[in-house]
Amino acid sequence: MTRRRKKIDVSDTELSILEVLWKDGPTTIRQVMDRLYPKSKRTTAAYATMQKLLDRLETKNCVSRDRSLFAHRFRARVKRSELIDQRLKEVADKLCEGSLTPLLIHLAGQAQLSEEERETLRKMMDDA
Amino acid sequence: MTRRRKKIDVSDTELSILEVLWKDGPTTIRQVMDRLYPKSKRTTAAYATMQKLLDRLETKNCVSRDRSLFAHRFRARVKRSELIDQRLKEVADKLCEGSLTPLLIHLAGQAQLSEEERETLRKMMDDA
DNA sequence: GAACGCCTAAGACGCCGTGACTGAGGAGTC
DNA sequence: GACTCCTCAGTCACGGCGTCTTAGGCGTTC
Repeated sequence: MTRRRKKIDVSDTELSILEVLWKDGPTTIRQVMDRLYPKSKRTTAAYATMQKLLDRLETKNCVSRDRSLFAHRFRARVKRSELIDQRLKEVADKLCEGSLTPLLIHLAGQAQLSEEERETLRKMMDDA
Repeated sequence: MTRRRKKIDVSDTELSILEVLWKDGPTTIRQVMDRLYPKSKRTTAAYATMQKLLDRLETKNCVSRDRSLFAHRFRARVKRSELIDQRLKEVADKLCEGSLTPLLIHLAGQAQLSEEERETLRKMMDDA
């Protein structure tokens, strides 16, 4: 029962921040706050929480910080697709001996696909 | 009334236990121990740890316990495919607005597929 | 029947990720 | 100088997880 080495993961709250950064581009802490919690009062505490969350995202290399301005600008450093990738690999590693194929088969039976999507996939099967 | 299964949160260690149960069927704590850590000494502590892990798996409804024998027999109550399902949905919910389709497209471009698998998928695209 | 091994059951402990919060101090504006 | 908004460095509480201790039941062996 050896302890597992820690892996870089993004919590749900952190993810919601990334959503803002993906959408809005370079953003200050205040702006993220107003975007995520427009109704809440502008307390120091809430602000500091956001600060801490962004700090942690920075140490996880998920976010970069432009310190040239008084209020730092944050921007996402990971793409959504990278996160998807990482999480799918994680599922594959833990439940399918690392192979993505079972996931693919699994999804093919479940996802509701339009005719266009079906066609796209057929093509993808033919290429490669 | 469609009853929705609660979110199953299974840690890596718990997952390794499920692997044993999936493979071996009804199993005692001792047997799981010997299967997972054949080299380790049979200390009381290690045994109790396994006990606790199985306890928690039981409260999570991932495992059922046959108490009719002196040494209880445990068996898996979730299938691997259910876990895969759940985790994929989770990724979809958090990163793709709940849609499985992006995951499918994503995987189709990444997974290394044999010709048979490709054919299987082609058929799946045609049916349904 | 005492000793020993294997089992159940219940609780406690430490680590750590996470979100919430405090306080000191710098920069800008009035 | 007072005020506001910011940075930065901590602290705190809570929960999940793996670990471990302790108490006691059952069965076998000497």
